[in-house]
Amino acid sequence: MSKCDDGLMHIGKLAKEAGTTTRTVRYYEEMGLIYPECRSSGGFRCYSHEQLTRLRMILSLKEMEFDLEHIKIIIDKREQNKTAGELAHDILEDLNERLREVEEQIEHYKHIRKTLTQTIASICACLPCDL
Amino acid sequence: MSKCDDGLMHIGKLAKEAGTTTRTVRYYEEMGLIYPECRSSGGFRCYSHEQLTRLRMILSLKEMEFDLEHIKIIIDKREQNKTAGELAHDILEDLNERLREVEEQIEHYKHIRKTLTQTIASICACLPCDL
DNA sequence: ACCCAACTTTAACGTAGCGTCAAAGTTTTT
DNA sequence: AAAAACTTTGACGCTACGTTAAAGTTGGGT
Repeated sequence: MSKCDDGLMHIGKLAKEAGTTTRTVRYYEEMGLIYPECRSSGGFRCYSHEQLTRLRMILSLKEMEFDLEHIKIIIDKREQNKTAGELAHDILEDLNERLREVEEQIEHYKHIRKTLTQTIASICACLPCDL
Repeated sequence: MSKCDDGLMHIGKLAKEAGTTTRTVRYYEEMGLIYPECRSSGGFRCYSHEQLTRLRMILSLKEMEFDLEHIKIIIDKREQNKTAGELAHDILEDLNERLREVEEQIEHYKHIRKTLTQTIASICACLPCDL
């Protein structure tokens, strides 16, 4: 029988279940994104399934490349007294803004691609034979 | 008559001409990318037009988002004993590799865009009315 | 010759998001 | 009880500079 029973898990299991590392979980805690439900008598962090769900949400947002500060703002909204409609509306705004940023990134890299292909072309043009 | 004559310039002018900052120039020196031709009696860095050209090259490569370590490798090749053909060939390889990376970035952000639009769509679908 | 503004010097901390030790303690397995 | 496996806090490392800070230099005007 573990000291961390009742479906509670230590940080290693939590991280593995969510597909990340213990270092990341601790860093998120440092940033105020997630906390253990309790500590074992020896000081180990114990997490419930709720925290796992929360961690997975954070990681989903990170896949969309929100920065942690922004992720904190977004998930904090869930804890605030809002109606489902308000919440959905707020989050839609965040997602749409991020969408615009991502589209800018795409354009940005397309611009770089253009510069690169032009540079490559002009160097090729200077080459005497076709090496 | 300045102590830094003969078309030599101090770091501020160099940076401004190249469209960057003195901090950046000093950092590049720290990284081994560029050095002043000499120092004034008081210790000021003095640069010639050659260095300006070199700095502009570095900045061009940075626009293509090569990292500094890679830029160092590329511009160091120019100082090595290579024929023009070899040099062009080598640089073309670097540019092509970077081009592939940039195309990966484009795909990467397109993937994120897809995730975002899908998430947005599914949230919209859950909304009762059209707020 | 002296002053002052504008410039430069080195040094050092701060940024984001962890990775990667290290040394010491805890939990679990044998 | 010993050993293996896990966890703890703490701290430095990474990229490419931005941003002070304190002190020295330069160049021009008077």
